[in-house]
Amino acid sequence: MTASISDVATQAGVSVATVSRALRGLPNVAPSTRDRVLDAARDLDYVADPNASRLAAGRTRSVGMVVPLFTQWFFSQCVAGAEGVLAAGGYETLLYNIGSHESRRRFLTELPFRKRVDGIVLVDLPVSEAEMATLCEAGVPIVTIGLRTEQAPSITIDNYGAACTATRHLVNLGHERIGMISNLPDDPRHFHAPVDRRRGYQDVLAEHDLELRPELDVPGNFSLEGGAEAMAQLVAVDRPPTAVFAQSDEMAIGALKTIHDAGLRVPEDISILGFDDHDMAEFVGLTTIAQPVVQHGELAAELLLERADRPDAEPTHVEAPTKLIVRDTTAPRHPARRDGPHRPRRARPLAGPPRGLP
Amino acid sequence: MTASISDVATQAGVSVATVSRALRGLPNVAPSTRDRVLDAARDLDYVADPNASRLAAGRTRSVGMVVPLFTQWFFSQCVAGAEGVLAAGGYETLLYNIGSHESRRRFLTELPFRKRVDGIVLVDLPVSEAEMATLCEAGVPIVTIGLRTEQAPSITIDNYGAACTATRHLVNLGHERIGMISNLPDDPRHFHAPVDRRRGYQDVLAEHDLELRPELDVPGNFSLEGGAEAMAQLVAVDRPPTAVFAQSDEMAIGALKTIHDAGLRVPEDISILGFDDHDMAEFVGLTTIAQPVVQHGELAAELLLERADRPDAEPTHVEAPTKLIVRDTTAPRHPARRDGPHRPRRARPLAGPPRGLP
DNA sequence: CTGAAAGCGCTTACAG
DNA sequence: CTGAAAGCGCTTACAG
Repeated sequence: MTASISDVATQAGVSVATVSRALRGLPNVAPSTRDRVLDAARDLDYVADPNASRLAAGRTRSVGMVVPLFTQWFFSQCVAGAEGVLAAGGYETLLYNIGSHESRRRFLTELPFRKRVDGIVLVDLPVSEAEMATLCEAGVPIVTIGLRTEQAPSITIDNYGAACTATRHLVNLGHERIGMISNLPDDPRHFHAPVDRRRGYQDVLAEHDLELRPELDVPGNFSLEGGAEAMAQLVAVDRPPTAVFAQSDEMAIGALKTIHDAGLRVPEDISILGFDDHDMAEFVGLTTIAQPVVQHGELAAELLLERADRPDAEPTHVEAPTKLIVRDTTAPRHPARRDGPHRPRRARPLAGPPRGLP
Repeated sequence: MTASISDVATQAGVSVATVSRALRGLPNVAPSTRDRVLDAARDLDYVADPNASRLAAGRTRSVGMVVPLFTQWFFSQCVAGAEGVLAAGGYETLLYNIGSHESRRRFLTELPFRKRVDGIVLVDLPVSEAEMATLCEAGVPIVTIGLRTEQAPSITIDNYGAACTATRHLVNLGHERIGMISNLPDDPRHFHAPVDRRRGYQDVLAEHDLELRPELDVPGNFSLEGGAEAMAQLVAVDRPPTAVFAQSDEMAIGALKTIHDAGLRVPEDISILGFDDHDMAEFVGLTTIAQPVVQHGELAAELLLERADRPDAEPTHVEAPTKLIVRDTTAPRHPARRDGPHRPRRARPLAGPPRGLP
């Protein structure tokens, strides 16, 4: 069988206590003793059983990443960022994928992370005050991404401000009929981001005395398919929008497909603006609001590790920056009719123009 | 403090052994006793400490997913697939992200998963025979994705055959100068997929007496950026290719950007064919070889769970299917000059054609 | 069907 | 600097 601590102790001629101390690099071990222990451990190919260590020490040296939808770009980036700093700090990363309504409910009631991890980071998990209180009662340090509460450190962005910036960009290009693709209205989960972004969008329209038309605010479910379907609705509307602010790049890219399928052109006929700066955004020329997602994850992990040391400190809240990145999917309305200094950029076509048959 | 098993035992008026049995649903517990235990556990909000359970039982009920690059689409899909069936089977999912050379080395020498998980799945981890042997010696059941060995069950695809299909598609469209975008030639890791795909590509060219030009086989590093750079090389070559087979969709999409930036059109000037059927592929109209990546992960998890029961059974090897999906980025060479029944499809442009200034 | 007890493999005061 | 011993919170023969 695999060697245990007492095998190492025997071989090194010391007690298990000394082995434990030597192997963990604790002070108060004579250098010569330490060497002997290290040798023995190497000889026997020994590794400590983490479960025994955890049981005895009361710490697990692992943290849980709680994400609603693991396959989405945003979440995988967050997790990757966190995993990096956690691994560097000697922590394992556990995955709690709670996409389904059922798994979310079970997570919230059974609190499966109790006694199992030293901390959790909630990535864009929409929880009510009451639910957050329950989670906190589990006694496990928490950090949230995309949600700010009194109870735990958090990393957020200024969704309202970013949405204002996005919408203003479109308004400044001369657009007056501006649509939005957002979340499902009846989503039982209450994400904050879509709500705040909607407010920004609406406020900027109001600010410019632009008509607020409910039929231009359509749900896209934050997916490629959802974005495509949402755009189909927008295109079919009476007096359709000349610009659309999609609340995620994935929805924006879905929308681009619909626009093309409908025989329309971006940005000549319609401008599209996304959110996130997805890896793909640059490659499809998408104008978007960038946010440093990997860094969200890194920061969350750092805050969590920090919190392990000072659990009673005032929660730190950090607001990460966002930035408008103008690429090729937004342009002035009716660019061909303008003759000002501004020349429209053209979105990068995947293919050239159709050519007449010879 | 949080309740332990003896608290529950006291409250229910039974021994801890009985609590343990009742809570785990073991037989040989009187229904009335079980009820009393369940009540007590609920009252006390009790959950078993997994570390204690693991130490006593010798099983961890968790498995490790070992991936080279967590943020890449392929791997996140695999992990998501596996996580789903593992969670359903009562297993936790641990992440081993070993992208860097250093972390890979440490993984292979320290075998950090020992005593920590009941099994690991190696996702596209290129390991030598010797390394695989080392891993097996750790005594932890293994399943591999994308690599077939004698030692462990595996899930692979027919990379050679798929590459033949891809290349033949281009040949059949009349292309004679066909490029390839693949892995870095000096990558110290020896992935099998790029090698097998290259063979398929080369064999089909040879089969059709098409010239094999080394300068048309360029490295793309399986990333968007790499694909873009590779395409830049191909475009600059003397007698450039009229079609390119990129070994991943991400590289293909990177290539599309370069083509556009160079003022060329897809598929009129050049055809592009990818590999994977990335979520985005449909949305950029990319012709590609599809493989069921999420299912790879699911299958791997199933094989692993199975193997836990029958560790000495002959390893099962499954070859997952692949399928050519023709979309808009491939077309006959010089389509305008043909007048057969085949009308070229046009790649979906993100924007319409440039129009002359008014 | 149930309990007493050993044991899983560590860590950590405590004493020296 | 080192060791003996208790203890972490479970599970599992074994006995009844």
